[in-house]
Parts: sequence; structure tokens; C-alpha cells
Amino acid sequence: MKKLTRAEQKALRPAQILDAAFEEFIEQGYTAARVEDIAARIGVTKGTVYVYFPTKEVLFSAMARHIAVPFEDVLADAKKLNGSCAERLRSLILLFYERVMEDRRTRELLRFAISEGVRFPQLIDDHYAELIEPILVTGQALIDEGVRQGEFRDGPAALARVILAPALALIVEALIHDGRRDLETPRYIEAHLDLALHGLAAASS
Amino acid sequence: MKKLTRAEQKALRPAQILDAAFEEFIEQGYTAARVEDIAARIGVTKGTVYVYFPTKEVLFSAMARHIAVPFEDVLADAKKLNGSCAERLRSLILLFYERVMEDRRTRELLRFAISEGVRFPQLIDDHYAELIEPILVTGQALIDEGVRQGEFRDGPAALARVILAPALALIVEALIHDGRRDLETPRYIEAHLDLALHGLAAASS
Amino acid sequence: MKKLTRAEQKALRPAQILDAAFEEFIEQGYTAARVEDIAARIGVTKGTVYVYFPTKEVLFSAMARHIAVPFEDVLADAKKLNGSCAERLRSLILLFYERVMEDRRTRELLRFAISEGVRFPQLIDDHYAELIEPILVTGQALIDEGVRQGEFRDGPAALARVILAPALALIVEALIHDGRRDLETPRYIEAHLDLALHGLAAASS
Amino acid sequence: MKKLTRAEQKALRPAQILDAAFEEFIEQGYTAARVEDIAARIGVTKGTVYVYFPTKEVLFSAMARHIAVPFEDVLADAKKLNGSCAERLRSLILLFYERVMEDRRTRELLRFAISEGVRFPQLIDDHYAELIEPILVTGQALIDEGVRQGEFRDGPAALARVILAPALALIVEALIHDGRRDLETPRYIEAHLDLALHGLAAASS
DNA sequence: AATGAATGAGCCTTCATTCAT
DNA sequence: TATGAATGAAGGCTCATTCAT
Repeated sequence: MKKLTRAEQKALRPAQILDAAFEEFIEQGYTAARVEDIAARIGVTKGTVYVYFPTKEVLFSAMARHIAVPFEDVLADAKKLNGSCAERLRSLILLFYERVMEDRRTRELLRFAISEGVRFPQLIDDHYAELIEPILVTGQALIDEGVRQGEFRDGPAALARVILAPALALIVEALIHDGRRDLETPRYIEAHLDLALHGLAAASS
Repeated sequence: MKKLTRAEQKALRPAQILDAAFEEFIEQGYTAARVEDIAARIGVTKGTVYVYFPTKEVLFSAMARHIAVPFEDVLADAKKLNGSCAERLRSLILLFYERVMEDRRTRELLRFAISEGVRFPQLIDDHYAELIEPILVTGQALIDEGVRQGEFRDGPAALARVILAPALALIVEALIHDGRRDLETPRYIEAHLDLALHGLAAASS
Repeated sequence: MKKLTRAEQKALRPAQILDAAFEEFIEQGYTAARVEDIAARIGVTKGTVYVYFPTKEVLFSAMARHIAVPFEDVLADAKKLNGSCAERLRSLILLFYERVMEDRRTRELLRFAISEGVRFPQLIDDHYAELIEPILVTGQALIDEGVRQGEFRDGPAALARVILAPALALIVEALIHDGRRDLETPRYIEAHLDLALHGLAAASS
Repeated sequence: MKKLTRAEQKALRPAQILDAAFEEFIEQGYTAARVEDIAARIGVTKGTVYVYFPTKEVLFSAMARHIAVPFEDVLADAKKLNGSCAERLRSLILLFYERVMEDRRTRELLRFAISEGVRFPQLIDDHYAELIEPILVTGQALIDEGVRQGEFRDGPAALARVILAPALALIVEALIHDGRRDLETPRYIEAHLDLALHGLAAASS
């Protein structure tokens, strides 16, 4: 198991370093994190990190991109949903909870967006455009379709950002309490779905 | 106006330092902020900061408490609301937007909760207990009253955290985009109110 | 003796540091010299050096300017010379040996010009224009005057750079052998004067 | 041309490395030069350099010896000179300009003698004994012969170091200005020859 | 109360050198 | 012979903190 060839080792190193960097940056923040501690997490010395990443800043950016990758296929899955608009909206919300809220890596990505945004504005804007915006666009398209079909009522509430907001808010609560408090996630999600679907429902329902 | 006695000067110093610290900590984060830059903001040297605060950590905690003060009277105002439960809920939500979302200082307090939470967990927990929890309790009490009075339907949606979540989410969006993008706040708030009130409304309404 | 006030100490620091830097840069060269060793020479820590000079590069430039100062009054003295042109040329050459060749600080300045010129071209050019050029101009004026007066013969040899060259060459020998070999300075100077004066002498002399 | 057998390649490697080292050491100085950059100049990696030279220090010494080789036959040519002593001295001086002053490699050797002398005193002393001293001895012998033959006057000026000094001084000027200034070499050489020959000429001439 | 010179621990980054491939 | 991943000892520079004035 421990016997990897040099070439194999090398191919794995960047991802290893990035994963270690993720943990260290989360725990300490960009400035307080030490390159040496990142290296130590995978049993190498700091020189090795510099073989792959020229500066701490580049390492951070690369780490952010690396972590964001799995985020991308949430969208792919969102496109495959079936059923009435209400059913599909419900599924979209649930998908968001499962894949974003419940995945530590994407959750922590939001922490970086908030805490290191001043230092890496470009990074944040790119991530927003690539990850968040498409989900909002998908959600909005779904809502608009529901309105056209008479499933949802036409009114100001038909705004995807607001409909999905409780999921974002729960991630924030999770980041703030960081395991020190019970979020009552199942009940929260149920309330969210209930509010969204009732709030959007056409008057005759 | 500029002529303050030494005694007056002295009485103001701590608040001055705390305000300067707030700005610097926001822009740089706890670790990257420099005591010397905080001092420079009010035209003194770093030695002066140490006259009032023994360490950078203590300074940060004091700053957080100092910034949180105006937050407290949101609650007082919330208690004075009149009208039907729906009207009062509406007012409570609007109050939250006006006094929290729109106030830079309380908004940035949330940034600290997210970015420095690992370093100052006690601080975060205290703030949550003193500031957020009472508002949620007040909101929940209002909703529960509405349910008892038949104004609101009885169901899972009747959860204050979810009802208020869009306001929290908008603050987060504000922190992330930091002025680089239009949040469409008025439309967002309208949608939030519309969703909350329709989502909670009793069926016969 | 050891009792200096803070203010006095501070006023002396820059010069102290610059003198220490001079010694260290000579012994090690710019790149190999360590700021910490410079500081240690005057019994302070490296942080202190950075209180006065923001980078090692700036420190080096400041040191070069500091060392070059005494150089300047060689020129002033050169202007005061009396006697025939031959006597004044003789005195100028001797002045150069006494004040430049025999002064360790100006001698080492030439080493920096040669060894660190690639790194600090501006510095070298400035020094050349301020220190060497005026001496050559003075020497050339003297020679030209001698020619006009019939004291010196008119010919290609009447070129100050060549007439003074042996002095420069001796400095170079001194830098190369660095005390490991006897330069026979008195005999060398005598030969230089003899060559210059006979070489320039009008045919009839 | 580009097709060399491995064996040929191998035989050339050391010289290639030494040439590359020469360039890099000139541009950066011993300490600042990087082994990796030396390797890159000939399209290999630093490991290769270590195959041939165990340390950077050894590499530097080897480079100095390698560069000095062509220097040696200046002497051989000097021995072949014909004509009167004045003619032979003239030729010797010109030979020195052509072969030393005008050859970048030997010129830069002088820079190393001055800048890295403290680090490699043995190297400098060896070079001096092998390269400079013989030339001075040859020059001195020639002058002495001229004196004996009545061609040159007997006096202090008859010192080879002083007679040849302007050539050394011009090399130094070349090193200092490094192409940023016109040295007026032809005129300078003419002046040098004129001064030397007039300065040494017997009184009756 | 305010200053700012001085400290020294600490961190990012570099690079000569090693060695398994 | 050549490679280049990995090491680890440095070294430049920063900054929280101290303290004499």
C-alpha cells in the first residue's frame, strides 16, 4: 500500500497538498495558516509545497478551485428533475441541502467567500458566477415556468434568491456554530419546503 | 469642537480606538490587521493602544462588544409594535432589514462571527445568545400568537428561523459582494415579506 | 561614557549601522552579507536595523553614500594647490594616493563599484559622476594649462586618465592582494611621479 | 553538427557547464548565482551539474581555471617579440590590450579577483602568480634590458608595474562602466604608449 | 497619557544538495 | 548519464509587545 512509484507519488502530490491546505486554511484563515503546517499534514516539509505552488497566495487560489469542483455537478443533477413544478422545486431545494449544505467542503467555501473576500475578490466573483448564479438561474426558470403554468401565483415572492435563501442561511448558521449547537436540520428543511411551496401556491389551492 | 480637555480626550480614547480597530479588523481580518495601523487611523502611535488594551486579542473582543451595543435596542423597538400579528411580523422583518442589514457595523459583526469564530468561539456564542436568540424568540412568540389567533396557519412553516432567514441571507450576499454588485434590496425585501405572509397565511384568507 | 540619552542614541544609530554595514558588505559582498550580522556588530538585533532602513538594498545604497562623503573634500584640497604646473600635478597625484588609495573606505568603494555594479548601476554612475569625474576634470585642466604654458609637451600623453591611471591600478592591486603581499607603495608612487613628469615634460627640459 | 554521440556529449559537458557558470557568476556574483540557472543555460537540470562538480564552490574554482587558460599564451607570444626595446615594449603593451583588455573573459576574471577574493584567496593568489607575475617579470626584463642598452633612462620610472598600470586601469574602467559609457580606447592606448615611451626615453632622445 | 526605539519570535521563500529512478 | 522531487538550513522581513523617557 505504501509503495507508490515516484511518478505516482508526484501525480498525487498536488491534490494531497490542496486537501491539506483546505483544512489548514479553514482552521486558521488565510493569514494565520502556516505553509509549514500544511506540509506537515501530509508528512512532507515546506520546501515540497513550494515545488508545486510558488506562493501561499497561489496555493490558496488553487485550493479554492480544487474544492469547488464537486459543486459543479449539483447543477447537472438539477437539470434532470421530473414532475410538476412544485415537485421539481422541492427536489431542487432538497438537492441543495444534500449536496451543498451537508458537504463540509462546499460549506466551508462560503466561509472563505466571506472571510477572505477582501483579499481575493476575483476568486469570489468567479466562484459566484460559476457556482451560485447558475443555480439561481435554474431555480428562477423553474419558478417562472410554474407561474406560466398556473401552478404558482404571480407575485413578488416568485424570486429565486428569496425562495432559496433559507438554505443559505442554514449554511451560515452551521458555519457560525460549528458543531457547538444543534441546528435541527430536518425540521428546518421541512419548514423551508412548507413555506416555499405554500408561499408560492396559486390562490385557489 | 476640536478643543477637548485632556480629561475629555482620555474618556474618548477607548471608543476611538475601538472604532478604528473595527475598520482595520474588517479590512484585514484579525491576524492580518496591525495594531500600528489601528493606532495610525486616529493619529496616535501603537504604544497608546497598549495603554488601553493589553493585547490584540483583548482589543478584538472589546471591539466586538463595542460594536454590538446599538444592536440591542432593535429588540426594544420590536416589543413596541402594534397591529395584527401579520402587521407586526411585517414590521419586525422590516425592522431587521433597517437596523441590522442596513447598518454596516452589525452587518460586519456577522463577518467576524463567520471568519473569526474558530479563534473566538466564546465571543460568538455570547453574541448569539444576547443578540440573535432574543430576536428569534420574539419572532417565534409573534408567530405562535398568530397561530393561536387563527391569523396564521398551524404548520411546519411557522418557524421563526426560516421566516427570518432571507434577511440573514441578504446580509451574507452583501458581505460577499461587498459593493461590487447590486443586491436589488427593495425588490428582495418585498419578495421576502410577500413570501412570509402568504406562506404563513391561514387557508381561508 | 556609556550613558547616552535615548535621543542621542537615536541620532547616532543610522551612522553606526551604516559603518557596521560597510564592514560586513566588504567582507561578504552584498548578497552574502546578513542583516543580522550587521546588527550584531553594534550589539543590536536585526529588528533595529529595519527601524532605520526598510530593506537590505536601501541599506546598501545608504551605506555607499555615507562612505563616499569624506571623498568629497579631496577635490576642495586639490583646488588650493600652488606652484608650477609640474609641482601642482605632482601634488595632485600625491593627494590622490594619500586621500584615496590610503583610505580604506574609499578604496573599498571601488571594490563595490566593481563587484556590485550590475546590481546597483545607478549608484555606480552617480558616484562616478560626483567623485571621479571632477578629479579627472581637475587633472585635465592642470595638464592643459601646463601645455599652454610650455611646461608640458603637447601630445597624446596629455590625457589625465592615463596620467592618473597608475594610482587607480595600485588601488586595484591593494584590493586584490588585500594585505597578503607588499605593494612597495613608496617606490611605486615615486615611479609614477617620475614617469608622469618625464613623460609630459617639454622636449627641451 | 547537432548530432553528437553520447560519448562526445559527455566529453563536452564539463566545458559547457563551466562556460555557463562563467556567465552566471559574472552576472550574479558567486553567492547570488544559482546552480539551477547555470544548468538551465545549457538545457540540463541542476542534477547534471552535480554529476560533474560536487559543490558550487568547486564549480567556481574550476570555472576560474577554465577561463584563465587562453590567458596563458599571451606570455608565449610576448617572448617572440622582435626589434628595439622600445618597439618590443610597445608591442608588449599592445599585446596586453588586445589579448587581455579586449577579451571579455580575462577582463571578467579581474572582476572575480576583486569581488570574490575574500572567499577564494588561494585562487586569486594562484592566478596572480601564474598569469600576472610572469607578464610583469617579462616587462621588467625588457625595461632593464633597455636601460642597460642605453635606450631607456635609468630611474625610478623603470618599474614595469607602473608602465603597464594604465592597461590595468582601463580594464577596471571597463568593468565599472560595463558598456554604459564610451572608454575612448584607441585614444587611451595611444596616450599610454606615448607616455610610457617618452617617460622612459633616455635624456638624449 | 503618549511615544517610539528595541526586541525576538515567527513566517514566507530560496536554494545547495541528495538520491531514487 | 540525467532527472527532478524532496529536504532543511538559512535569510529577509514583519509585527506584537515592552519599557524608558
